Amino acid sequence: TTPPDSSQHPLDALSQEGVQDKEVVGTGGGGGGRGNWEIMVAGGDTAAHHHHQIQQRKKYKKQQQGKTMIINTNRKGHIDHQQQQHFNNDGEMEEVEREEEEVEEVDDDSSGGVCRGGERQREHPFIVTEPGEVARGKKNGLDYLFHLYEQCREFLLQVQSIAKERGEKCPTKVTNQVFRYAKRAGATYINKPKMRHYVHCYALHCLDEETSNALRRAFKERGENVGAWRQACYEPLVAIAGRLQGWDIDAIFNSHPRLSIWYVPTKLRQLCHAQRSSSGPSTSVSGGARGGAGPDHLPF
Amino acid sequence: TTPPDSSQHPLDALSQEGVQDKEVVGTGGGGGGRGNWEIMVAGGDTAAHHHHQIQQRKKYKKQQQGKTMIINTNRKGHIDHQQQQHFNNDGEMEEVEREEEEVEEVDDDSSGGVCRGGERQREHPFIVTEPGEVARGKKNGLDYLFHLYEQCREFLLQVQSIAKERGEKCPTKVTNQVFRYAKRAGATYINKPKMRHYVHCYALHCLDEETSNALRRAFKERGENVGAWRQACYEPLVAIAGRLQGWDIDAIFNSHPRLSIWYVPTKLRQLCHAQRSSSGPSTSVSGGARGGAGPDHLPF
DNA sequence: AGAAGGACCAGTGGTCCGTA
DNA sequence: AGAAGGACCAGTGGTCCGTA
Repeated sequence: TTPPDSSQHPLDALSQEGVQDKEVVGTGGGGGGRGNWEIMVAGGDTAAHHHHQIQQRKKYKKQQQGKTMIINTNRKGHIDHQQQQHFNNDGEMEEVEREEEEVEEVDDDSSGGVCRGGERQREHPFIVTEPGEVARGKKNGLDYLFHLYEQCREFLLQVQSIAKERGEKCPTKVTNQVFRYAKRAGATYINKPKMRHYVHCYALHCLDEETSNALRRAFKERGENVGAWRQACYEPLVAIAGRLQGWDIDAIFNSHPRLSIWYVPTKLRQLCHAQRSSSGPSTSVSGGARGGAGPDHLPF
Repeated sequence: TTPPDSSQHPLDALSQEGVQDKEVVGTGGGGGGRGNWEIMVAGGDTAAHHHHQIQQRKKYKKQQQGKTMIINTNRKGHIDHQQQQHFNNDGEMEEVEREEEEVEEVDDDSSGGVCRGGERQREHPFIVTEPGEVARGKKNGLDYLFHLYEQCREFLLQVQSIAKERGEKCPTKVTNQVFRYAKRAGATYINKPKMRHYVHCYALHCLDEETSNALRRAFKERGENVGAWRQACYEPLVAIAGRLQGWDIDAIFNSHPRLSIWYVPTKLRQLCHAQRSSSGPSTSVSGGARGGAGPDHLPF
């Protein structure tokens, strides 16, 4: 809604990336900010925050790593056409005008900030924390992890309202478009692989917070790492799906308003399928006391 | 559900196409057949039908414009990599085993049959017919067109039931996967560009058959061609969307069980958006006597 | 070793345009 | 000219694997 401001964009050779995007952050409040996580999240290099600093646009597709040599060094040896394009018109560094409009930056603070003048740091790794516990040291806790899912939801809501305004297709899920939007809005700590990686953990948190909390406490106490906790989240979820919907995990996701915007992870789907098969076709899938399947009203 | 039977597949150099597919036609009846269209559809080269003849698998990707030369003779001069692969192992014509299972062929007859020993013919073009009228000559009528949409729906239902059986992602729309499945089932006369082209005509037929029928009669009488009729289908649809849902065409599509499986055509969406904008934001979009927007119960 | 995320890739939605 | 559909292409879902 505000006009584009290309002065904010570093004119590196890769800034053409994103030209095809058209989304804008609406000025609407409430969405996208980190909320109080700027304080809660531990381990941030708080000395180095840059308000309204547009996120670094590095190569996003195509590696072009200066690593070694001639022609290229991509992970799989690609030639980068975009860059070639840039240097074609000898020297004239054709200033590509960005089509996107200015994005209202989230209040970017603390954890995962930008090293002064350097590359953006990776986010600190997660550790298993109890509910309410703030991670100390260069770590992030699980409340923060779940908070990221809420943020994504807010970004989706913004993308949806913009799409409706413009009469365009309206995503119902957290898609690539939403991740791109989040990044443009300055939430550079949100990315697709991370969010997809922990979806089922968030699902358990949504569907049965008691069980989720108990699991966190148990795994923290045992000193397990995040990977182990993550693995352990599958089982109670499968049990819930079996109990409530005859192992129809899609029905479970769709029945919950905060979960329905996330794609069901492949592995979770497979586990539910395997469990349904192995527990005999009559248990709940289309028979039994409660019948399982069907669009029943779940407690959400 | 039946085992693969590669003996049915002509071992031409192109039969590898589709190896990555995994869907199968369930033996379930009711789906996919042409129904009585084998009789109703006019213009078929009925002399030349081949039951259980697998559709021709030609190259599907890569242009490789041969404009000029040597190397090959495909329609667009492609170099067919699959073909290369086939002749690599000098002579041994490596019999590529198909991963797909046998597909229960639709009863393929009449219109758009196969010229004896030649290329598959294009379908006959549509002409504007009244409801119940059968096109004569090498033409197809509009009842047949709408019948194709019903067939696609049946193919989708089959794909869905297979996906559920296997615990895989289950499409809610007529996707590429469904078109591929239809083709493999022998419904070679179904293809994506055609179905997408006439979706809004089918939508009008679903949503207001009276209006749709009247339009067909009027355009037939005036001797208009299919293109003109197709264009004319937009307007009454937009009117319906405005009246019932404040120009929210997605809501309209989703509210109808046979329509909800089709993507809203871009142009229709744009027309609805334009209409909403130009008719003043207060007319029905969020005010007025009936309020328009919202998940109200439509008559479907 | 454990974890974060850039980059890749097969298959998608959408439709153009060479074809009949 | 009017129409059918093979083929293309930008951007997707999904996740691997080089990186820190």
